[in-house]
Parts: sequence; C-alpha cells; structure tokens
Amino acid sequence: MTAVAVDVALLAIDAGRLTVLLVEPEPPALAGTWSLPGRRVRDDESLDATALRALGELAGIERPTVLLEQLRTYGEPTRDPRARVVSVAYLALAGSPLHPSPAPRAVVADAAEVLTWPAERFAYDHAAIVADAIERVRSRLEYTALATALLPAPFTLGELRRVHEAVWGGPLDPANFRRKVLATPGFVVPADGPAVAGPAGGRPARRYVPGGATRLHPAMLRDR
Amino acid sequence: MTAVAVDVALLAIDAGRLTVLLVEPEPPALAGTWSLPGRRVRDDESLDATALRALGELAGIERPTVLLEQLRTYGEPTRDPRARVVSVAYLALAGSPLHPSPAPRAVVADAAEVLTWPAERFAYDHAAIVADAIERVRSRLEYTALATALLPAPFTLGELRRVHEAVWGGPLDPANFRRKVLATPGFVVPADGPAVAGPAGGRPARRYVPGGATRLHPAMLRDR
DNA sequence: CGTGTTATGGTCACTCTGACCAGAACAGGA
DNA sequence: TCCTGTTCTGGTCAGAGTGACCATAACACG
Repeated sequence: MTAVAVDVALLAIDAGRLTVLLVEPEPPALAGTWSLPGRRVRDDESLDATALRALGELAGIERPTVLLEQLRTYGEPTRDPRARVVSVAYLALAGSPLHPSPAPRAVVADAAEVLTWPAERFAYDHAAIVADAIERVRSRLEYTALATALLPAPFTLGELRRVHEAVWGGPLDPANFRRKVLATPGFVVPADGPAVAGPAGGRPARRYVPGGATRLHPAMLRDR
Repeated sequence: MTAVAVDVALLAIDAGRLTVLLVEPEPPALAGTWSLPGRRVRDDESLDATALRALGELAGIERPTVLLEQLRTYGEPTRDPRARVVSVAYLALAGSPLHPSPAPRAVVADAAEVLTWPAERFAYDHAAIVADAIERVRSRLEYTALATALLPAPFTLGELRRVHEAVWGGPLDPANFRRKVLATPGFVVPADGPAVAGPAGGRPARRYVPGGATRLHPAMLRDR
C-alpha cells in the first residue's frame, strides 16, 4: 500500500540572504544527509494541516507562515527505497528569520549555497524539492506583492529591494526598482513618520507599508 | 489508510473550440454527474504511468499526448465521502481532436461551456480540477510554443491564431498576432510548398512548421 | 466582374524598460 | 568645519514591445 506524506520547504529572508530550513532524516540509514521536514498524512487531516504539523514537530516552528502553498507531488516508485511513499511537497515562507528548536536537529542554510550541493547530500529526492521551492519563490516575486510580507512594516524601498536581490541573487538598479515599485498600483503606500537612514548611513529613506495588492500589474520581471 | 489516485483532464482543440474529456463515474451513487478519468496508483507504478493508464482504460485513448504534466494534488479529507483518497490531478493535451471509445461512456465537452456548469454537476471536486486545467493551458500558451504542437504541421498563421482564440476565448487581431509570432525567435519557421486558402476562401496563406523553441521570448501575453 | 473573405505589410502613439546621470541628505572622520 | 562615503531620489534618453488601425494583395464564388 502506498503511503502519503507531506514535505515542506520553509524559506525566509535572513540578513539579506534567502535561507531554507533543513532537518536530519529520522531513519538511521540516512545519517549524514539533510532533508526537509515531512510527516505522514493522518486519515482525518488536510494536506495543509500536515505541512504545519511537520514544521511544528520537527523544527519547533509554530508561527503561522506568510505563504503556504503546494509545489508538486513526487511519486516515483523508487524515491524512498524502504517503501512506496507519495510525497506532496509544500512551499512555506516565513515573515522573519527562522529560529528552529535545536532539540530535533534542524539548521538554517543559505539557499544559494544549498543549490550547489550534489543531490547525494540530501535524503530521498529532496534536492529537487528544494530547487523547485526556490524557483517558485523567485517566480512569485515577479507577479505578486509577496516581498512586502517578508519584511516588518514599515520598510524602506532599499530594504524591499534587498529582498528581491536576495531571492533573485543579483544586484538591481535602485532608481529603476524604485520607479517600478511606485508605478505599480497597490504595491506599497507611504507611511507617515520620519525618514530613517540605514546601518551604512546614507540619505534617510522614506518608509512604506504594504499596499494591499496581491497581484502586480505590471509585473516586476527579473532578468533571464 | 489513505489511498492515492490520479485524475486526468485531457484537453484538445476540435473545430476551433477547446474541449475536455469527461467520463461517467463508476460508483452508482454518483450517476448523473460527470467526472475526469481517474485510477488508483499501483504500488510499482509512477504517477505519470497511472495517468496514461486512466486515459486508456476509461476512454480508450492510447495515443501519446502532446503534454502531460501535474496540476496539483487535491487532498481534503472529505472530498470523497466513501474513503480518504488523495488525488494527484494531471493536465494532458492531445494534438488532434478526441475520439474516445464509447464503451465506457465518455464524452467530449466544450471547455468554455463546462466552466459555466455548477459544481454539483461534477463528481467529487472535479469541477475545480477542470477549471485549474483550463487555466493552466491558457497560461502555457502565453509562455511556451505549445500551440504549434496542437496543430498538424504545416499550418498557417491563421490556424495558429485560431488555436489561441479557442483557448483564450476571444478574438485576436490577425496583423498583430502575425507580427508577434514572427518576431519571436524559434516559434515558427516557413515551410516550403505552396500557399493555400482556408475553407472560407480568402487570400492563400503561407504555411509554417514548429520552430523548435519551447519557451517564448518575448511572451505572447493575453489581455486580462 | 464585382463582392466577400482572409492574409500580409505598414503606421502611429503609447507604455515599459535598462542604462545612466546628478543632486539631496545623512554619518563619520580628518 | 570640511571632506568623503553612502544611500536615496528624481530625472533623461534610446530602444523594445504593444494595441488600434488602415490599406493592399490574393484568392473563391456568384
């Protein structure tokens, strides 16, 4: 009989970098590899609920996430050599840096670095899941106002730009980024309150709050 | 124990319209509703293989499809009142009009019309799956050269345009469509051979064959 | 030989974009 | 105080892409 599991790739922005949460696999045979938190689906439990339970039980993360959506389902008969397990992969995004409980060993890794790891460093096919998750976030940033939810409000346009730079992995022109953000209706709205300079000095920047829009028109396309 | 199934939305272009394949559900309690062809996943079978088997066993369709990709997985505990079934939904596209075997009752329905049906006319949550499938095809047509695979080669730009019109559900400007297609590298290449007029007469049109590109740059965005 | 139909080629104004420049407004050190 | 480094903010400019639209070409048919 084939079993159903849910694996979750939880990403966050931390110190200007995109990070991913990894845990040690439970089977002793897989020691030395990393995996995503995952749990079997209970009979009376929705897939979303299983995803949240996996984050809580395996990493001690109980906070609601900014985004929780399905990635795709991995069902190759040989993906788990011990038994037939069909896994529904989820993407989760946290609105602030992660602090997993150290009890069940969990770590926060740099996403760009993890992408360079060989697949053998992961348990099962979790290398593919991680890659899919990162690509999905990169795509979501183009068409949605997701970046504003990954920052504590209010924020400056420089902080918002550094979120995009962290996810997309390259520098963006500050002036052009500003023009596009302000030209997109509902992306951000100015917050009252004083302008404030960043940790590196510079001219103090005006602060903004999320503008209520979810889909961006026009989109913020990254270079390809 | 929760079971795993695959449901397939098979779409095709037929006489200038987008169509979807529907079958009668097997449980007698669901008589009077329509469903997508679906099968339980066997222990040694990949999800893709299950999707193809469902099309063969329930509609007699054995031809390889132009596209076969996962949509998403539907796993609400109550989606099947008889048992817990997690269903991996697939989108399949055929390169020519469908001719299902009539033995297990299968029909080809107009996709635009099916979208207006109330959800009760479908078994399970298949109304949502059909809607997701149609939206996926509409999106694929924007970013990929998929339309060239839905036509027998060689084809005219008018025929290619009518594929886009059928999927997107609205008229397109022939001159602008032509300009965009020809400006996109690798979308189509001219075929040698004579120009030919369509069934309604008019100036004979040059014929083209698929150009090898899969992703389109720039994209062919529909209006929203 | 006109009429209807479709294909093809072109114009025009408008939007969006990347590359780039320059000044504004701060912090901190000389 | 003055200079330097930094970031923010506003602007220009050329080029690509687009929708709306027009005109002509090339057939079939009555």
